[in-house]
Amino acid sequence: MDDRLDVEMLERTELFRGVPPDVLRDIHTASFRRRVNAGEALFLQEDAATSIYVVIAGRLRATQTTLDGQQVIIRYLGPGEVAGYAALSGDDSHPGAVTAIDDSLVVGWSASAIRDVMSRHSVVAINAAALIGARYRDMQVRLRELSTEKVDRRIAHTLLRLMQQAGRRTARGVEIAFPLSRQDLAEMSGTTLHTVSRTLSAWEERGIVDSGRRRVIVAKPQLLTTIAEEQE
Amino acid sequence: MDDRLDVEMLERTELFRGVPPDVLRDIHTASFRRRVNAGEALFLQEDAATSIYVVIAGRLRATQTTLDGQQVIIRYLGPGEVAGYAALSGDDSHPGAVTAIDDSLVVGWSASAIRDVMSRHSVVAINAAALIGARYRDMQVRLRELSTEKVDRRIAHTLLRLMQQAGRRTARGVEIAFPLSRQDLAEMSGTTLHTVSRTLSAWEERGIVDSGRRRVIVAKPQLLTTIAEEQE
DNA sequence: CGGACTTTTGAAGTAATTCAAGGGGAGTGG
DNA sequence: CCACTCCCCTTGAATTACTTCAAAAGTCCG
Repeated sequence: MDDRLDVEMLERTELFRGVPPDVLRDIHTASFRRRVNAGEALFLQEDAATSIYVVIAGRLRATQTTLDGQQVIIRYLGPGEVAGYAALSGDDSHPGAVTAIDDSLVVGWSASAIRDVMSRHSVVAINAAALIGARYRDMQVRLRELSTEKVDRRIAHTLLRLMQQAGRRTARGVEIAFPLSRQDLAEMSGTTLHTVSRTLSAWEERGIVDSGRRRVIVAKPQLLTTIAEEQE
Repeated sequence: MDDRLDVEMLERTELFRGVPPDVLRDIHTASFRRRVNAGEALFLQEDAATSIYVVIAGRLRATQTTLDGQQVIIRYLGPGEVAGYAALSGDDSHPGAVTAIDDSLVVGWSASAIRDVMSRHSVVAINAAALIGARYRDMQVRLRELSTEKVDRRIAHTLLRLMQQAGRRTARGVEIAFPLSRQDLAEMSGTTLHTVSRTLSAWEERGIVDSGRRRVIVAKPQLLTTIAEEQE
């Protein structure tokens, strides 16, 4: 609708940061908009990577699912972030699925269009490398946590990461700004919802968190950090 | 020494694939060579990401270490591959260490030099995005395995990956082409050397593998695949 | 107010770690 | 060439952290 608004928005995304406005307008011309309702998939695992998207509004999450249906949450995506990086890095299919958890609006480009943009404007390609690099780094850290830490530390780390990414200060502490079930936390921490539930209950008693149905508030971030960091 | 040789070599690396020869010569001019002996570190975790390297010969490995000294092996690097991607993606420090496991030869560039190359030649930036993307994808898979699979399947997957990456056909089966201890396998599979030892012993009895001191030969890759894939 | 999710908590079970000890191979130095 | 030493590997036994199984209690929404 309001194209100027979209161009201004693009300017602030991780992929198009530092791109001159006139170029940005060209880039915007080649884009298409897409609305994704909560619960709807932007694309599925193994889908052909025909497009790449930038989130304008809303929230989505990237997951990987095993043959027998077990899921792992790779990450949550908010405004300004890229979904479907496979089209950026030249892979032909998406390694995971991306699903909206709130009603969302995304801007997309065909793989060939974005590849064209990248080769004509190296800033974009450099941004792409930077953004995938940041995710790769995150994954390395998570892999190390998963390999070496016990569950409660892993859950603590998961919560701390979520706080950083989507924390909202409230009177009772820092609230994770989107619905987050025990199951979700389990799929991010490599455990079961039961263990998450027990762990949160224990923390609740110590006043560290304040949680309910699909809702988590971290009341004492400091203590959570202590748990995340403690030796053995 | 023989510069022509190096340029030809660069042509075949993941980072400089598709770059015109004359540009490649320029790129080569800005590079420096470095020899790394087995056991020596190319760089350490948290080191400033001042340089980026391309492996010419030898083998190295990338690790992440926790405060209390536990290690995770991120990946092994062979000829043509990039070490120290942080300088590519604009991070200021290396998230992990890279150490030579055989005497190795690498070619390096300063972070500013490679950034200059990337902005002047978008192919290189695009290659960088592709290469980091491939690693990110690998990590997603490993994360999922670590979260959802039991140890023996994880060890099987690790071996299969190593076979693909560094397998050498021999009379007795496919041999992993570099020294690989139980501890190494444990650090790649998220378990302990004891569990790896027990698991390999069991497989040895079934004739699936043939292993010894820092040496693994997969005699029956098919059976290993079955184990890696089996439900539950 | 019904019904579908989500969460909680106990109890049983188990996979894998930890602890512990010993064995074997490869290289080194006498 | 043999003995010594350092790694690396193996294997049993004990322990435990976590999962699985099971049931019940909340909580939200239409």
